[in-house]
Amino acid sequence: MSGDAIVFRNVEDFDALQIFECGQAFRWKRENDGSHTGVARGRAANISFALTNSESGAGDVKIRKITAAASRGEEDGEESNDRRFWEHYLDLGRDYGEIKRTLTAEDAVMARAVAHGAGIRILNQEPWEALISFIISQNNHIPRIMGCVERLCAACGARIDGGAACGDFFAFPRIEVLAGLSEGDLASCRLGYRAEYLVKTARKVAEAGGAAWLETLRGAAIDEAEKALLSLPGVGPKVAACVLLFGLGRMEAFPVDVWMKRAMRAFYGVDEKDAAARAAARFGPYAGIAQQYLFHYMRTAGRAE
DNA sequence: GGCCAGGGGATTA
DNA sequence: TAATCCCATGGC
Repeated sequence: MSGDAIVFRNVEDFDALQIFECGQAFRWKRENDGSHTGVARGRAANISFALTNSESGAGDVKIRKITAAASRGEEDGEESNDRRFWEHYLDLGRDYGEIKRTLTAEDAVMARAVAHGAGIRILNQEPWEALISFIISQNNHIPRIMGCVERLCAACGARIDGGAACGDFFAFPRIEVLAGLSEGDLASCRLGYRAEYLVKTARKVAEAGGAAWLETLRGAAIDEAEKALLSLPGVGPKVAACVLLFGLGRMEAFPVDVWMKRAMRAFYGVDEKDAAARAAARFGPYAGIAQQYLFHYMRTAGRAE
């Protein structure tokens, strides 16, 4: 295993548990030391956070790359490319402090939710991975979603050699690979009725232009992007919103699930059919981030932390 | 628009 | 152990 590490110093608003285990991404596993190991865009890594300023909550984020020495590229610039990749993936360029101040102004509920989930960040995941992951997530819960995604990657993804000490990791399966499969080929992944959605969606995305087509949705009008996603089998309003938020960087997207219906009713007295519209009106361009604070708060409030 | 299948593990009773 | 729930969608 390579010992190469990338460090980001004095990062604020960063809580590994809240970021990696809140249900926005499904490939990060907690280690005994509190760090997280996983794969993003074909890069296997271990990410840890060490507090350096207990007053501000700032600390150092350390990315330890997991790559067999033999397969490590040596080209110039790889280090800075990787650094840029992780900085973007972890959304370190965004000022969450400012967003929190905006969201909590004149909103006591949000103030409590933000205090509860002060270290939440939205990861910038690959659109394709987000699309497939959230199709799998439907009517499902996080531990099982993680198992499904892991089995899918092991069955259909490219092997990443982690070296003898780490074993192997797998990249997320490519669009063309899933598009070439039949539903039965995914039986070992135990996806249930979702297997059919995966294969059909993969074929449709491949025909539309693959990853490049998904990327075009980044800059499209939000309702156009949503409409395009809704045309894919297994994608409804909830999954589409998750892909927009977690895969396409659209912070205004507000996924409404069982928990968010409960939260909007309990906290704001809003009927579930009005949840999305009310959230858009109330939280505007940061509705998606507000959703994460509310989601985390609804699921953990009352429990000791 | 309301109802229900579909798969299966986790959680709760 | 049994019942219920789960970051929903599609089809009738």
